Amino acid sequence: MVIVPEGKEPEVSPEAKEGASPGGVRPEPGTARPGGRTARVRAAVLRATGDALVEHGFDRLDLGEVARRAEVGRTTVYRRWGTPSGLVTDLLAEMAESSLPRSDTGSLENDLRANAQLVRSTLNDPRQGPLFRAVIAAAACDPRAASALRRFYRARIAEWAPCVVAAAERGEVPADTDPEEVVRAVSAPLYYRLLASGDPLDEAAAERAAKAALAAARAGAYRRPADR
Amino acid sequence: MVIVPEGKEPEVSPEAKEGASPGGVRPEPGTARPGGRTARVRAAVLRATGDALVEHGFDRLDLGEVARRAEVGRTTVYRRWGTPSGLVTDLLAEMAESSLPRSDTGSLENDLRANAQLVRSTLNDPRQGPLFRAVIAAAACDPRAASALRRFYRARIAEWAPCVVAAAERGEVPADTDPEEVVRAVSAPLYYRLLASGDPLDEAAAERAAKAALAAARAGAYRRPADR
DNA sequence: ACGCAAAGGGAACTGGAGTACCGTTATGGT
DNA sequence: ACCATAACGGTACTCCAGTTCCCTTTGCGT
Repeated sequence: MVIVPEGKEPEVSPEAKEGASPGGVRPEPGTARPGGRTARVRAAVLRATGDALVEHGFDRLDLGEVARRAEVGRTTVYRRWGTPSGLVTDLLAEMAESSLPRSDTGSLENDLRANAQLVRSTLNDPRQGPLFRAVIAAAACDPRAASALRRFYRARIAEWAPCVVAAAERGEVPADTDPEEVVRAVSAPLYYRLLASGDPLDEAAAERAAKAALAAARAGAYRRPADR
Repeated sequence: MVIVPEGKEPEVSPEAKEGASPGGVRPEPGTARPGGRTARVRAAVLRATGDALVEHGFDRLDLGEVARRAEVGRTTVYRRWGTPSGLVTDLLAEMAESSLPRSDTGSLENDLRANAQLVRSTLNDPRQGPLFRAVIAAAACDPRAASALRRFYRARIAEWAPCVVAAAERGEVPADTDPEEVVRAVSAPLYYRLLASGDPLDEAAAERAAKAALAAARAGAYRRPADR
């Protein structure tokens, strides 16, 4: 994952933690002055969060340790992020910014294979693998993290969907194929292995995932419903 | 999930938390006298664990609360299970016992559709859905929970694999098709929706999953490699 | 039945997670 | 350049999760 060093990305979640404080809609800290120090603190904290997630996993994520690693006041971390889920949610918002460029080989089969191998090598990466596991664990616990994760994958999928659109134009798959569904179909079995079955994520598994998605797409399994 | 009321299933994990206690290999509590009270306590605690997971999710699982709900001493829960992950690991061991009967309609398409609908309705169930999310979160955090989850899915998949074997014998799919891979292919996109994409798990999604797995299987995407 | 030891449970203790308070720094608008 | 205040950060406090200690209950072998 690419850490954006500065940048003024939108802050964590628009809706604050609901407070019955009358009339006062306390704006999330970090929104009014997102520049300079605030941005530096955020970058350091998110980097430390990633490191801690990789080392201990989501359930052992300790805000105090994050503060120490980020060389930032403990109070700051509690105030701005509050909980482990809060940290992960913000980390996911940042991760959604970075996007890996898709390949474009001119054949759907090769594009899907490239995508499958990219997912595979990401999940096998000694840093990214544990990080993704942790992030998914967080999303399975906290609804805010879940919607942040959803946004992240939406961006990733949208990046690759054009491959399928082009393939449909070339006639490789039915014209009314849902492009995003095809891309998701490539990832799904690999994530299933990572999280549920525990089978190894080898190259053969990736090839299989791509091949299966392609075959199903050709057979029309991902055609859009007749749209009422 | 069916709660087995008594029964002498093997206890949590064989290897204890490594202790440097010289010579003394402390056997896990609950192994020497698995009957009577011990079993009752376990049943009550696991039921309470499930309830708590459904209500708050894995990250808010509190051992003290579990003890209270199970009407069991707090000390007991800490001694026998120690951590949230420990509880979930044992819960998964119990869940692996219960198995839902597969259908057998005589056509692979209908069998896979039945399986997909079963998975869908399980994940949509107001109790099972949150429970599965929580259990997967735990498995993404703790290696012991992960291997317990793997065992759970291995049992589930093995239950349904015969459908594919029979279909191969009938010639519906290539003879060297890996039956378990086909069954996993049905589940994978549904779990992907639950955890990553967040798209609704409706009947159309289940039908699509079954249809895609069938098409890919027919096309030979799940054939076993030539076996060296 | 009997008794030993395994498992459970009550109560007191403690370290650290999370919070409150308030002084300090430095951002962003004028 | 100036300053109102957003955001940071140190310190002290609180409270409860997790542990320890020890007594009670009860499973299970004989």
